[in-house]
Amino acid sequence: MARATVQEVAKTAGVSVGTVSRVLNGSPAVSESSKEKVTTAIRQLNYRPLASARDLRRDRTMRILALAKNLNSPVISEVFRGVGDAAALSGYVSLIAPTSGDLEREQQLVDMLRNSSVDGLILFSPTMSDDDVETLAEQFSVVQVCEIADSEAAFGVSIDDRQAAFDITRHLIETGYQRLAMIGNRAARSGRLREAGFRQAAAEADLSPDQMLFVEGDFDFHAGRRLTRKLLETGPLPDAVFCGSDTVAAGCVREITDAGLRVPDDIAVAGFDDSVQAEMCIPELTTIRQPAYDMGQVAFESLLERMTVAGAHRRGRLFLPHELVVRGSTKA
Amino acid sequence: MARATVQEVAKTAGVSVGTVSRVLNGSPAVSESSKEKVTTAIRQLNYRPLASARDLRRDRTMRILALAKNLNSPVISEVFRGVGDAAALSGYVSLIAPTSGDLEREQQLVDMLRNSSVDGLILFSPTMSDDDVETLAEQFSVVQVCEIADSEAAFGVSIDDRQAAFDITRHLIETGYQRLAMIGNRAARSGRLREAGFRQAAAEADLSPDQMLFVEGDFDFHAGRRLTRKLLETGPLPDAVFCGSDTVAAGCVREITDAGLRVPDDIAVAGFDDSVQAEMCIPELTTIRQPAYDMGQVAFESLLERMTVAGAHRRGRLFLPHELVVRGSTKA
DNA sequence: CTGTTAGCGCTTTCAT
DNA sequence: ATGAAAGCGCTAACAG
Repeated sequence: MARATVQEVAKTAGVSVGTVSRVLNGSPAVSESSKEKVTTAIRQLNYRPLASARDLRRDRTMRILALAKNLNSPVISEVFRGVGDAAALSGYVSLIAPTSGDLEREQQLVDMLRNSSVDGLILFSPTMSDDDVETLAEQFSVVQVCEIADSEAAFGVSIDDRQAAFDITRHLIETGYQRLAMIGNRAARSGRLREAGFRQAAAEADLSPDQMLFVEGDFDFHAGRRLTRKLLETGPLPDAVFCGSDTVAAGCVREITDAGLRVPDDIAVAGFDDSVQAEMCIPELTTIRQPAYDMGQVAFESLLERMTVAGAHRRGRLFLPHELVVRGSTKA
Repeated sequence: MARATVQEVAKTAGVSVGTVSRVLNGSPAVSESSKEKVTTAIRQLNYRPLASARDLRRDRTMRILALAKNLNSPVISEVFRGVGDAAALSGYVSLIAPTSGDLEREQQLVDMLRNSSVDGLILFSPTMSDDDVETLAEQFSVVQVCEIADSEAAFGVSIDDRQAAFDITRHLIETGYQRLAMIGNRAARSGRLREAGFRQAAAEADLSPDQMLFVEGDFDFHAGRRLTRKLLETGPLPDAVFCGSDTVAAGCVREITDAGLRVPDDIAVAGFDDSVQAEMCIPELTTIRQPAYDMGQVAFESLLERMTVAGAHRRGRLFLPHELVVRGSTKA
């Protein structure tokens, strides 16, 4: 059975295509009897309006695209859950696509916005340049989330990473730790901001350079182990390590423990994100809670404004509050 | 600047729309000079073919949709990475959408297949009934992955969950464990199969019912802790616990450790999936490796066949090999 | 309230 | 090799 069209539904129902279309779109200007006939015909023919034809006429799709490098991070999946729920409330479908950090793949996906496969785009840490993002955001509806451009190339929603890192470092210092280390990630914008916050807190506490170690690499468990090993081997030993993510912190705790040292008695460890990893560690991690789900919701709502309000500003940023969560991986 | 159309490109290039279209689609029947003029005009006008118009004419989209309940599992994100890479190789874009276990949301997304927003669908544990999947698969290109219907409602790619659970349980028994417990999840099809494999291995080893405890619940860390606590409180104590996922096993190890018992000396623990969780545990988990990435690739290739080959069979299943990985959470 | 019709932007015959 | 024109399925403007 080939797919039915409005024409066939109209014929079956004994009305015109206009009436069918009106029923389809919930127009009030249809008699009860017509509506019923059309509804019956639709069911009978198992009819669905063809998306491409409808999109072509309406000049919108009611779909948005959310891009990220990968999906295996708790923060990303939670952000996108927020995006999806908010989108659904407004009748939009949100589609997700990982780029694998491949610029070509990213371009292909961004082209879905350019060719109107989707009405809007949410960008989580794009590979493309700020300039490209800016050009895109001038012409289309784009919102960045979590990893947002310093330059305000587009509209962005995030926590204040620098401040959050400052807060948790400050907490470590106030707790009495004096030889701090950080495991960071300069490849990510948020990573650089967290480093800045860490350094600022250390500087304000007048820590000398050798009281402030810094190593950096990827943000996964194995990198966390490797970088911690480097830290332990290099000496002098820090008494507290601030890690740029909970996953890295998990690797850090593991490596310290394996080296026969105790957390937090010999070395304290702090994470970032408050993902489930933080609770899986022994001891559980002191960390920064990111309101990931909320950020997703807010990101969609910002995008919606840009998609529907003519004069909506294309640039700017919105910071959501973060929260210090103190657990057993640092002393009280 | 409003978006350009083929018409405008044609006018700018001084050729007909037919020629523009031919250039766009790489038709060989275009002179070099025309091609150059068109290419120049396209760049000048920053032209992109409108997806909906193109899809309408071509009657295909070169996009597929991959559905899952959520994205926060290592297996799912790895499967979808495989899908995405394989799709890209064939010129398809793969879009991902979580349903949050909401049937209505799932219907809306499945409608993207019915209304030709996408050419094919990959289903990971749908909420809808086997009958609905079957009806869908008869009419459209659908492939299930990981959670596949016993009834062969559609074409499915997975490991043999029953066999894998049998293998790891058998390993525990051969290692010398005699009082087994399993933490399962009857809500998932794979969970029920793993339970069956566990019971079969236990039965073949003539374990008595009280040597074979079983509890079940969700497949997350906290559920793992809670169910393990139940196991420990209920007694008699098992000497080995097989968990239906690494995440649950992590919770299990944690709870056992917190109770002052040692893994594996007092109680051994085995997981399932060989996700990064397995390596994050102390001790690291004995588990079953699922070739998640490969399953994703194969799932896409199966889907591609169904989308492009007229007589492709709509039903059946394909099992990929699993592998027992022995680590410190069980004795050698 | 309903039917008729133009046309969204594109691809693809069919001529030439 | 190229242009002209039909038409994919739908919505919305217009006429009645």
